[in-house]
Amino acid sequence: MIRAVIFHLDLDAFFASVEQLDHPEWAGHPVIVGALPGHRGVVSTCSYEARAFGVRSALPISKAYELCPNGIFVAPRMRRYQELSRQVMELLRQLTPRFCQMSVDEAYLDMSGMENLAGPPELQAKQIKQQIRTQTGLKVSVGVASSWYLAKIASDFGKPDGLCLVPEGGELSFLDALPLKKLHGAGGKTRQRLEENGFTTVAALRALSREALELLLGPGGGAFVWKACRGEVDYNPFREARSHSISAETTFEEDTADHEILLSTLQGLCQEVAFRTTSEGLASRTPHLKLRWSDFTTVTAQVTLEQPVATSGQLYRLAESLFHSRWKPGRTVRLIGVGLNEVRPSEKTRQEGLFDDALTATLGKQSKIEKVIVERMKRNPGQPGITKASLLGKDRGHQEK
DNA sequence: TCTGGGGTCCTAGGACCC
DNA sequence: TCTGGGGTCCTAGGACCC
Repeated sequence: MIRAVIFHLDLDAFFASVEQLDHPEWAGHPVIVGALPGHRGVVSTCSYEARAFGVRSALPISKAYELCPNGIFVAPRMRRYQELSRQVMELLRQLTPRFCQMSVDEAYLDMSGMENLAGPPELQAKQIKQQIRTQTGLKVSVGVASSWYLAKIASDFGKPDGLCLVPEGGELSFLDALPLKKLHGAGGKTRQRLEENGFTTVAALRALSREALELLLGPGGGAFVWKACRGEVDYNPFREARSHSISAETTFEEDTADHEILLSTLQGLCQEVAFRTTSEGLASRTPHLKLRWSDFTTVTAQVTLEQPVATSGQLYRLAESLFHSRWKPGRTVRLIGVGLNEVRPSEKTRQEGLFDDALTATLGKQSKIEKVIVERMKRNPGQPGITKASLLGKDRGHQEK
């Protein structure tokens, strides 16, 4: 049997690198992409020069500004990043049919059995890095290992511009050299729990029995960490997702308890979600609402309908009633969001009975109007929100009940 | 420091059915 | 009147990732 050779590629500080590419005068300077100082928000990506000041992804922008007041703060330009991302992904797609894009800046390649054709993995990886560099100007870090899980960890190991190969048989010693925070999938909460109990290295975790880990982290988390510290997470990016969701949310610049502002914001979000869903030919019968109060606690509400939501107007009416099931007059809201769960291709979801009463007939008509608008917008680039959903994976189709 | 927005996956409890 | 066990669906919330 051929040994699996998996590559994981991760574009370094992607958004910030694109900004430096497009603004050569920013090269060598701390560039911070995200919310702008004075606004609510966090750092999306920052250049390595900014990291030297302690700035990192997800840091509140106010804190980033404090750490790096002379940094170059810019708002994300997703369209531009997606354009460059497409170039890189197209290039990678040529290398093997076993290609899987994970996000705007990440992809897996299954290069098993390619050695005779393309040379040893290390050489292949160097060539890919060089090719991306030449054609786009971007730096990429590559991890090569015998599994998807370890390749992902390896690509992070040598960043930036890294190339890390986990040799066959060297999997455990590779893991032992890592701090706990590099164990992908075990995040802050899990790590805290482990460290509180005195486990600070991967090797220490491996000394624990599965039962002990399950006792500490619960059955799911324990089993995951038990596998992860052995490099045996049976992760496969080609596994099709069971369902999708499409959502939109917004955080107010200032918390608000104003009923009218909340509802008009909700209405805009409903239009956006309905537009993105319809334009992809998708539908869902499970709308959900999300509210985050000023104290950052979050509540959600959802409902499952007999038939898919047909129009943005219907989505809004449903979202409004979910909102009122959670709304506490006077309590200030930080964030409001709406979405659709279990989104599927609309032909499959749409049942025969949709048009069998006057109300749904009206909705059906309105839905047709929306589709016309969608088609016009597609022909008319410059409208927001079309490209993003194209990154969504394929749907598996729904189970018969 | 005061914490975005878009997602996926998992868990746990209740309703309901056989 | 009390009560089994398995399965599925639904809802709410939380961990985690980019």
